[in-house]
This record gives sequence, C-alpha cells and structure tokens, in this order.
Amino acid sequence: MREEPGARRAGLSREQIGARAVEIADAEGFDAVSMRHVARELDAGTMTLYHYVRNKDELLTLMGDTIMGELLVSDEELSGEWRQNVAKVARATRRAFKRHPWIFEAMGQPVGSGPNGLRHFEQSMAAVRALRVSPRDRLELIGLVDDYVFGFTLREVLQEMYEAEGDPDMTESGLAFFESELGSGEYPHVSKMFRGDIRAGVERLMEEFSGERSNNRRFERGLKALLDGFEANLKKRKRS
Amino acid sequence: MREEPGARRAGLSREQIGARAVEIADAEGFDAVSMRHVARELDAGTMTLYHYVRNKDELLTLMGDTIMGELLVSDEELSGEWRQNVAKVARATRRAFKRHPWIFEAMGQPVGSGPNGLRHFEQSMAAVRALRVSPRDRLELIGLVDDYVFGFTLREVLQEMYEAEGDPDMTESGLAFFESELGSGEYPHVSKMFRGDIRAGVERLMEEFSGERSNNRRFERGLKALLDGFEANLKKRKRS
DNA sequence: CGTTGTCGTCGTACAATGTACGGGCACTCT
DNA sequence: AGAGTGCCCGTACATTGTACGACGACAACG
Repeated sequence: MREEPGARRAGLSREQIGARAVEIADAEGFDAVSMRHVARELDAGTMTLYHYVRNKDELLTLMGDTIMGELLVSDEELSGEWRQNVAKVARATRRAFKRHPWIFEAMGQPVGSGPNGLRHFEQSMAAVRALRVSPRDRLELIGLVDDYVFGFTLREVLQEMYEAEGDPDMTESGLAFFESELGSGEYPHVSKMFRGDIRAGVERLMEEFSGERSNNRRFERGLKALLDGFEANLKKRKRS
Repeated sequence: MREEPGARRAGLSREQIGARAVEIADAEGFDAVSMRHVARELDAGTMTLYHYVRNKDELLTLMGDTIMGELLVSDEELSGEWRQNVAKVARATRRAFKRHPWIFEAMGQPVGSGPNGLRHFEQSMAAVRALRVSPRDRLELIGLVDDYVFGFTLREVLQEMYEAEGDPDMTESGLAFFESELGSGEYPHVSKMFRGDIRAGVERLMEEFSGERSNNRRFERGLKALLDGFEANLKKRKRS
C-alpha cells in the first residue's frame, strides 16, 4: 500500500536505490531488476526513480558501485608488507564478486569509477605504499592484480552458474557433444589427457577444477605466480 | 524483398546466423542485436530464427563461439617453445576480443564451451605440449593465462568504450568529481601521486595508461610476470 | 493570508522486444 | 494420389524502458 499521491516521503537516496536493486538481483537474479520492480520494492512509483537516476544504465552503475563498496578491507588489516596487503585486497575482491555473481552480466556499464571505486583505488595504493618503486610501477602492479582477480573470478562464477542451472539434461548433452567431438580425432592433445574412458576423464577433470577447495588453491597459486614474477622483474631491472 | 511465403531457400545455418549477428553487433552495437534485426538482415521472417536457436540466449552463445573461432592461431606459428606459443595464443585472444568489444556485454552466456571453444582449448594444450609437467599443471597454466588475458582485455575495452562515448561533458563532470573527491583529503595515497595540480596529474595518468603503445607494453609485461612466476614455482617444486 | 514557484511524485501512453501458437507451403516417401 | 515431414513466418501478447505532463506539498514573499 502506498501513501496518498503527491505525498512527501522521506526522500529516496541514490545509495538506497542501489542497495535495494542489489538485493533484488541477489535474491531473484539480474533479470528481475527492472525499473518497475525496484520502484515497487521501494514503495515508490516507477517514474519516481527517474528523479534519482538518468536511466536504467545509471541504476546499473549504482549497483556496481554498491558492490565496489563491499570489497574494501578495514585499514587495520593492512600491515607494512605489500605482498600480504595486495593478497588481502585481492581476496576481498574475489569474495565480493562471488557474493554478487550477476555483476558480470552488468558489464558494459562502467564499474569502478564511482566513489567506492575510488576508495578501492586508494586502498590498493595504500596496500603497496611500502614498495619502493615508481608510481607507474605501483599502478601497473595493482592494475595487474585487479585484472587477474577479475578474470579468474569471472570464469569461476560463470562455471558455477552453469553448474547451478542444474539442468542435468544440458549437462548430459554437453557431455555427449564433448565425447563425440573428442572421438573425431581432431583434438589429439586434449584426447591424450583422457586415456581411454573419455566420460570418466572429463568428469574427473570437471570435479578437480570446480570444487571450492581447488578453486581457492588455484587462485592463490596464480596470485603468487603473478607477484613472484612481478617482483623478480623489478629486481632484475634495478640491478641493471 | 523477400521471396514467396513458404518458399524453400538455401537453408540458414547456425554458423551463418551467428556470423550475421556478429556483424550487426560490430557495426551497430550490441543492443542492435534483436531477433527481428538479425532475421531481417538474413532476409528471413523473425520466427524462422527459432528453428535454429532455442531462444535469444542461444543466439548469443552462438555469437560467442563465432568469436572463439577468431582467436585460433595457425598451427605453423606454434613452435616447440611453450612460452612463445602461449604468448602467441594470448595475443590472438586479446586481438579477437578487442575486435568485438561487445563480447563483454554478452557475459552471462557461456562462452568457450562451443566447438570453437574446444578448438581453442586444444590449441592451448598443443601450445604447452613441450612443457614437461603434469596434466594438472598444464591445465592450471593455460587457465591462468586465459584468465589474465580476459581480465586485462575487459578493462581495456571498457576503458575504450568509456572514452569513445566522446561525451566531453561526461568526461568533464567525471574529472570535476575526481578533483573534488581528491580535495577532501580522504585519499592520501592517491593524492600523493598528484603533487599540486590534480587535473593535470589525472590527465597525464589517463594518457599514460590508455594509449595503445602503453597498453601493449603493460599487457606483455603482465604476461611475462605471470609466466616467469609460474616457471619459477615449477622449478622450486621440482627441486624439493 | 494569498500568490507564486519549485521540487518530488507518479499515472498514462507508446514503441520495442522476446517468444508462444498455429497454420501454410514445398518436398519426400509410400 | 495421399500422408507425412520439415521449414517458414504472420499474428498476438506480455513485458520492458522511458517521454510527457499533471498534481500536490512546501517555502518564500507580498
């Protein structure tokens, strides 16, 4: 039940709107985020939203910034060691994205240029403050890490969405497709991985690369590799 | 002009449909890809498409696989050195994604599980065939590289889209927002980068991090860091 | 107190989209 | 000739984003 038409209500705020939209997306999926739905959830008329956002794209941007707010780490957690700091921020980022997997369906809207994006940037800069290199190298490092985390988490989330669709028929037909293609002999290097029983091999591989434990380990190893390589190249350059 | 109703025409194929849809997205943007538009471009009735794809999502998946076909490298380019092979595949991937930036707006649909995705997988496996490690490590490596390339290119493409909107008003207001936020003193580490003139500093930084030359260099350095780190960790593990 | 203007609110209307449904034509096989 | 099969597509409908304009509440001012 809404109030009288024309009534003054405790005015909405952009943050509030963004937060509600995020809740809807979390609960009912990204496609459930329509202007009408968000407005209804806020006990407001649909068109009222348009006094706070220019259009739906801006609402999506708002949602993006809401999430950027979630990947902030409390300042006490940041010590003097840059590697641990970077790792902590990276983990928080992955966690936040995994909490809101639909974020990747909202790509195409700028994410990370809002206020909270700026805060994340500041935090990243703070994380590497003890690293004595040029500002450019600092930027390159945090960009690199962000890119890796983004790519990794995107794949992870898509894979989980795919599995969660729960359509065993789809899984079955996908597996059958895989099996028949593999049998064609066009994929020697892939086939070599599954000596003999293709189906069992694929299932083993899927399992090995999808469990949470396994994903965490791969995430950490990739991050370590990235940081190790970056550090090694730094030292090499300094020496010359 | 279409032919008579009911007329037999050289039947459409899924590949053909996907390719046309990709052309439309390239030329007029992702939002221009509607069932009606694609059908019209193929001189077919709208509903005809539904005999080749279950729904629009499947069309998007088709488009994704079309692009996956573009990031294949000719076999002769793959030598015996795994690092160079991996780098070549990575560059081809980045190039293909940059040719079709809208790909990132189509996320949420599985990309990479179609036939061409499988071919890319095979090619990646072929690229690292000379690396004498366990299959699991091989998989981890190519996954890592794909993730990095994905994340890097995504950021790159979004940034270019943002710049290309060409709305100087938006750029101006963004800059003003940045400037006022920076002035608030809440971002000490970021501010320290721009001693004095914030606006000039931001513009210099934007330029430094957006030119094609600069992006190429960052891409290569990130890739090198990733591979260096991975290789070093391999050796360390083997030694112990 | 009346007038005027501004601001937040929203109902209505419209164009565009995805797609369910059902019917129609050309062709193949019996 | 008749029956079946596989493309083909027009129509219809629900749902979406959003342009337009009206209406009420409040503040400022006379």
